[in-house]
Amino acid sequence: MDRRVRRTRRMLQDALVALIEERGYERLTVQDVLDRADVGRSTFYTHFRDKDALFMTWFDGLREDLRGELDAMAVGHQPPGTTRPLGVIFDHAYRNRRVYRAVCGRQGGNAFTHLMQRLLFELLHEHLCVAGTRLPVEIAAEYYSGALLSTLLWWVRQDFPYPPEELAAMCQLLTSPGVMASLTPAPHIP
Amino acid sequence: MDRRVRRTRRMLQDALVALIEERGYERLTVQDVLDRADVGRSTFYTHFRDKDALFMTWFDGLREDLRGELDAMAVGHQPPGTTRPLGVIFDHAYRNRRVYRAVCGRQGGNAFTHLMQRLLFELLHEHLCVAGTRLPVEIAAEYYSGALLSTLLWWVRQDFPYPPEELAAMCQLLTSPGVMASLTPAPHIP
DNA sequence: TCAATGTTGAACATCATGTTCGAGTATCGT
DNA sequence: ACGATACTCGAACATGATGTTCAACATTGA
Repeated sequence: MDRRVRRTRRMLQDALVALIEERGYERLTVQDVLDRADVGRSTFYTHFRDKDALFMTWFDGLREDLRGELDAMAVGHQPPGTTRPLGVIFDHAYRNRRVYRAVCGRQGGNAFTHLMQRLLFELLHEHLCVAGTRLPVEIAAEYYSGALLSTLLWWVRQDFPYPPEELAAMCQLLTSPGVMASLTPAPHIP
Repeated sequence: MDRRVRRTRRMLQDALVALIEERGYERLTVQDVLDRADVGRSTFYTHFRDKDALFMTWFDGLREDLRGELDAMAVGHQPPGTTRPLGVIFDHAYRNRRVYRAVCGRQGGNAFTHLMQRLLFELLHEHLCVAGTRLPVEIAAEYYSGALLSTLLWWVRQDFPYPPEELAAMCQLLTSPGVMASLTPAPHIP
């Protein structure tokens, strides 16, 4: 890929995130991003359809980053009953505080929310598929991804009032009994 | 309150919901609502700041409706371990299918999502306060409201693939073990 | 009936979006 | 190092939504 293309996209993504932090996603015009990135208007539209499209490509980077950390952890077989996978997620958020604050905060708008929930959903879906549950995997994954997302957003918006491991432990406490219950091979739902 | 005011507001709310169903919340202009409601432009702005403000007042109606049903249920003391409070919520959504479809569906935009989560959060917060939990009530309420919202949205968007009682039962299965665990008076979180 | 209050529509300023195009400029393969 | 290629620029433009204003008109409630 052409160096100029890489450069342009990078500048636009950086400008976007910086501006989200300052002014919030919703109250942000394409022109603002252009000015900050010092990129021509027409150039923007040769790369992205709109603000949302730009944000998505940025999110792809975050997604890959997080996935990488999860995969890295997967090789070191974690003992069951540990908070590892959750820990990795909350850790990731904590280490990238600045960015998460910008993007999750009230400022962040809904762009992030949807993408993040989809990501969590996928992770959980895989995880639950191998486990197998008593009720439709879709539902369980939807349920837990919503729960995690919501907790994560709260945590970030409150400016990380607990250390990540502790948050992970709390979620674990709320989550695993339900998973256990839905795992036990028992009669169908009434 | 003046009859004309009531009439105007009502027409605007009705037009809004009808149009959400047809075109989706985001792709909807104030002018569209005006045309449908047959209300003058300047009139709109004497009542509402913008589209979101109009939507909020509509949501207030829905909220009161739901709250009413929950209160009505509360007097008939439900036996513990039943799906009642959840059942009422899913029932409410099912009976008002058309509206929920419009407002939760992909069409609905995020306006509904936030308001609904806040509502669920409040309900759960009250509920958990009397119960008392081992971990911060805020967190538990955030966690469960996210989980419920997510499940509800999924259910509506899939066009109600299960009967409401069944959905309630599934949520109950996923929820109550976690609540139980967080209720037992046990050592603090590590 | 009448004073108060609500509604109207058209005009207006403002602002963001997304497209176009010719001229300039950096990049990559050779 | 060179030239074809691909990228960038900026200014201009059409479009369309927003929110405000005002004077004339209509409905209400007492």
